[in-house]
Amino acid sequence: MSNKNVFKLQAEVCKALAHPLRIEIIDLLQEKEKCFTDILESTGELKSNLSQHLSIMVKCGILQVRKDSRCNYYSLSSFKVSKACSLMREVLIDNHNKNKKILMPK
Amino acid sequence: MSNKNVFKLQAEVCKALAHPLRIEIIDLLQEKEKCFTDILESTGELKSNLSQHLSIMVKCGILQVRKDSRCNYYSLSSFKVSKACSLMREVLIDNHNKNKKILMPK
DNA sequence: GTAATAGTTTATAGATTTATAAACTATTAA
DNA sequence: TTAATAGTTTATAAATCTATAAACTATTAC
Repeated sequence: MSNKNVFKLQAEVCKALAHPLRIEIIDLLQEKEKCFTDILESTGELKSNLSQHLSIMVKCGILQVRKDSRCNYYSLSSFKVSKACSLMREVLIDNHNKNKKILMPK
Repeated sequence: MSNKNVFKLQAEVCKALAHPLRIEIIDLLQEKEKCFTDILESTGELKSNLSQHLSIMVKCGILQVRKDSRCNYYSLSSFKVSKACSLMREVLIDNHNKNKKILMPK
């Protein structure tokens, strides 16, 4: 596979993380799987909107679904996803601190 | 800061990674800073397009610029950015292998 | 001063993403 | 069988993103 193709696929994984609700969902699923209705209640979204966002995340492979007859359970497909997210949160916090230092030195 | 606000800021960092060219740029800057013209040559983009993408990355804090009189040098603001990227590349590869296994078991 | 180099900025058309609403499907419970 | 629960799918308008082109700015070299 060419480099350009790898970059494209990798960008697609990033894109699946590039939305506040989707970050929130990853945060919610940190510890253990949760069913659709629980996620719906935690996030306070419209069910159709939530369903679409979950489907984006499943399609790109960062979430997994387990369906039983009464509920759909969503979980992170890998701890790496949540690790990558934490790193990006750290980048965010580092930048915030850096800016604070520039704006109010000492 | 509320959780929802953190999620939003974090999604903005992810969004800055969510483009093939921007992933390629991060890849290029892995080892050391590079000047605009070098990045232009490596990527083969239009200069106006490249300039816009670099500006997005600087604005959200994942890249830094150092300007001398003849050239603008871009570098990663933190190793964490590149680490997050590697993790996402791993997620991608893991998924790819998982799918292969499903399509052609054993 | 003039031309060349090294970019940035602005405008814009087309593509993609997003939120909402409405319709739909599948299972469970009465 | 009917109603309720648990979602998914589809349509669509608005917002955002992207690539390109053209104009612009700043520095260097002659």
